[in-house]
Amino acid sequence: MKKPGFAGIPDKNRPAEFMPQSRFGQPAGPSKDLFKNYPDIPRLGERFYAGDPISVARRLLGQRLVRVVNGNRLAGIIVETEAYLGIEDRASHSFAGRHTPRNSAMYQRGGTTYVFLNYGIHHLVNVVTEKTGQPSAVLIRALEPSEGIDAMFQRRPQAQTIRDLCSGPGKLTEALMIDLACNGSDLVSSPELFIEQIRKRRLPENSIQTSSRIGIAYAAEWADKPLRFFIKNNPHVSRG
DNA sequence: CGTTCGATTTGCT
DNA sequence: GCAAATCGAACGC
Repeated sequence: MKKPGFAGIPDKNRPAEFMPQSRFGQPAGPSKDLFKNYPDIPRLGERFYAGDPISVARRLLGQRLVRVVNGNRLAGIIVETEAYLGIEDRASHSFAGRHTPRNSAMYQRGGTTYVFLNYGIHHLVNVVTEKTGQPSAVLIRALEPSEGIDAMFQRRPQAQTIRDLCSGPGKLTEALMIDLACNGSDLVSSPELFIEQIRKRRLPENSIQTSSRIGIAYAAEWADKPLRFFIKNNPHVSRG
């Protein structure tokens, strides 16, 4: 079976800018590993998503988000996340027990997908955590693109480099064609959207950086909590 | 039922 | 660096 080239360009002809990146931001160079088909890579399962949102947010870093459209894989390594804690968290859509049609997916079992439309323009994708009825989630904020790069550039014509493809929560949903149709789907069993466990151990503590969450200044004392997690020095983290 | 405003991105000043 | 885009949820009257 023939291996797809990186963005359709043979390794030897590829500009350095379009070389695949390692998880830690260094150029990885030509790598079969990145482009192999992974039929046997296990997904993260129910047990994983049942964890609390902070530990899920940390352990999601370095794993691979996969979207399948018409049998084609669009995928990237998760490099940035934010935890939204639940009814006590002023910045969470479930704050104060709000349970509306929009956020009802947050009340489903951990492993459910929660997608919503933000600013009337951008879809944002979350992973629901904990058990049914416990409305916590992890926002996926940035990916390091690894498969389906051609299609991602088509979806995001403004993008000049691979870095522009998925370095923000609205960008990555556009690149991966994630919209409200994915809301409420099950990451554990859906053939169209899931997360592959490509590393068994969580990233070492010293490669993860934290900060306050983005765009929630209104959330009073919750605005400053270190609930944003990202891979240190990774160029695909948002705001670049 | 009307108003306000957002878990953002982009393009222009 | 700043404001527009754009729509539906949330909330107040």
